[in-house]
Amino acid sequence: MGTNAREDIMEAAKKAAQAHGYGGLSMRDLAAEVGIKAASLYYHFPSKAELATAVAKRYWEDAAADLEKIWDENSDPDERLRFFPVTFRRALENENRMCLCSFMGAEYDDLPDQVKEEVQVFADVNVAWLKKALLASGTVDEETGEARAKAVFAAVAGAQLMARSRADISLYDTLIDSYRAAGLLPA
Amino acid sequence: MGTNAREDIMEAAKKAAQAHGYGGLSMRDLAAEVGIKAASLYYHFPSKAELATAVAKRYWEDAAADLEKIWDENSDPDERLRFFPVTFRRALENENRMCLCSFMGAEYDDLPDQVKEEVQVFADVNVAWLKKALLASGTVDEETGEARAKAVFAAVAGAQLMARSRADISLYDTLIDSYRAAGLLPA
DNA sequence: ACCTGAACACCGTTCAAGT
DNA sequence: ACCTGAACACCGTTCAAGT
Repeated sequence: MGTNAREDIMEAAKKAAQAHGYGGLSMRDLAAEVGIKAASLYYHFPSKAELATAVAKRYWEDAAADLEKIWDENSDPDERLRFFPVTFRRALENENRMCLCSFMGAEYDDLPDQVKEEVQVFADVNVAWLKKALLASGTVDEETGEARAKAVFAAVAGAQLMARSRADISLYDTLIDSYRAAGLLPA
Repeated sequence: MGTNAREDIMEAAKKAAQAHGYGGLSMRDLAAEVGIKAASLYYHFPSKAELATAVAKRYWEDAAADLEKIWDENSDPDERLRFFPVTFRRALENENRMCLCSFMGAEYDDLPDQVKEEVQVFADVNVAWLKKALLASGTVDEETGEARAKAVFAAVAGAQLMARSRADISLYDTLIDSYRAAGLLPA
């Protein structure tokens, strides 16, 4: 598609992994998508594991950048938190895809170690941002902030998973609203 | 292992699918686990799809029975709700496995239709029980009960997913505690 | 009734060979 | 520098054949 094969491969691999996971990511299909032969992929990436590592790494880097943007563009603490679920909604909007790292979290047993690490960093990045935002909003105190940040992350990931399993994005919205009504997130 | 091959196959398939998903369920490995050849599996089940359908169906039937038991053995509404996360904890206790239907929910795009249906019934059964329990406990009113039941289900599934992705069962407990502290579940 | 070996079209991966 | 065809050991599945 683009002019940079390595870039095209990573982009196509990201989309495929968000729909089919690491195990379901087919090197042959991926190559066809990019317009080269499967063997050619191995010129750009030494293995499927290395490709997935690069993709997962950039996935959390992009997520970190998005979160920074939300932070900088909003000064009201509750407003920042209101935007968090939007980033997870975007995957569903994109042909019912899901978070790469949630899918790969499920595939834990079959994941190469380096991929596992990048997947965990994604969660770390999100939890750190949430903790910062929750503390700033006064939703939690210093002592419970970490646990609450993890809880919000897990709950939002769970909402995305459930909505995907029904291909129903309105269910995602219902779930997030219900989290707010229950007090997990500021209303 | 047992005396009933069909039973052994379903049990082994359930455990494998809880660890590797539908896509990661290998008919050859499964056959080896049961002590027969891969081709022999097709005497008992016409296809991988049919096997997975049977497994997923019994999975929600067993879950429904477990939930009924919790209901009958406890009369205090909050006490019943306190037991709900225990059923999802059990999978993690069992060698860091996860809910068959959460894993298959992620695999939505690659799931045969019949399997998809059974996966959805699992969620339906859990949500129906939760709604009943939440209404009985007075946590919610008739109007918000359905959404709240779905929210609890999604959040607990998300907690299990996050804990699995770190192979850390204490993280699961932390998350459930935090849900309670936030007000999603009765403390 | 229950199981099997051999075959089919797939898969990720390797590698020597092409331009 | 970038790509490829052919081969390897895998996979789910089929089927004719065994007991």
